[in-house]
Amino acid sequence: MSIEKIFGQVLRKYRAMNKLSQEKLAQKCGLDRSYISLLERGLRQPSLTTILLLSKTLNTSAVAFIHDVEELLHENIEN
Amino acid sequence: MSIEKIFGQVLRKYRAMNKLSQEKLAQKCGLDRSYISLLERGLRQPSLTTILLLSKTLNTSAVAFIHDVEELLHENIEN
DNA sequence: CTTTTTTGCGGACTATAGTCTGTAGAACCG
DNA sequence: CGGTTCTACAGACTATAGTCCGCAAAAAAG
Repeated sequence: MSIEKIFGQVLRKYRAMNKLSQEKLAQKCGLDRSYISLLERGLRQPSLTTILLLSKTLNTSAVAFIHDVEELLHENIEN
Repeated sequence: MSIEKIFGQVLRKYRAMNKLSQEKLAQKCGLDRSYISLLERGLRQPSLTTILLLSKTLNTSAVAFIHDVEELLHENIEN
């Protein structure tokens, strides 16, 4: 599983925990709705500021976010 | 202080801990030396895969890396 | 001081992050 | 069933991540 897809899964999880639609999340953090969709489907990877922005908007820390990403990454043998 | 500058400081810190020159780090992780320089000076921000790549090459985790970034970020009041 | 290593910085370039607009279909609700 | 909300997806676009080359200056070493 690629880094992009893993990040997408984690993003989708946190968005669900906040009970937000892609649209709502987009307007809450100032990103584009279609871009959120691309991220969740693993077709784009975020920059550092986007990671910080999303984690803050989803009421968590970037550390928690990245922790989940690394965890899934290590489960899937490949780095 | 901007996110870019903060990341640059953290990168430089971990590179120093590993006693690597920008050149050595660049060839070790497959990035360009001038790009490492741009990152450390806060003139570029990395993508998620670059963060994972750099932290792995510098014998740490992305979580530790991001933890340091968020810590410095919160010290400087602004988000 | 001289040599060597390291870093800053320039310009030009390619790849990709992120935007904008719109449409079709899936999923939920009356 | 019809209306509403949500998501996938497409194309075209702008901004920026990341590369490549080379050179000058700073810093470290001898």
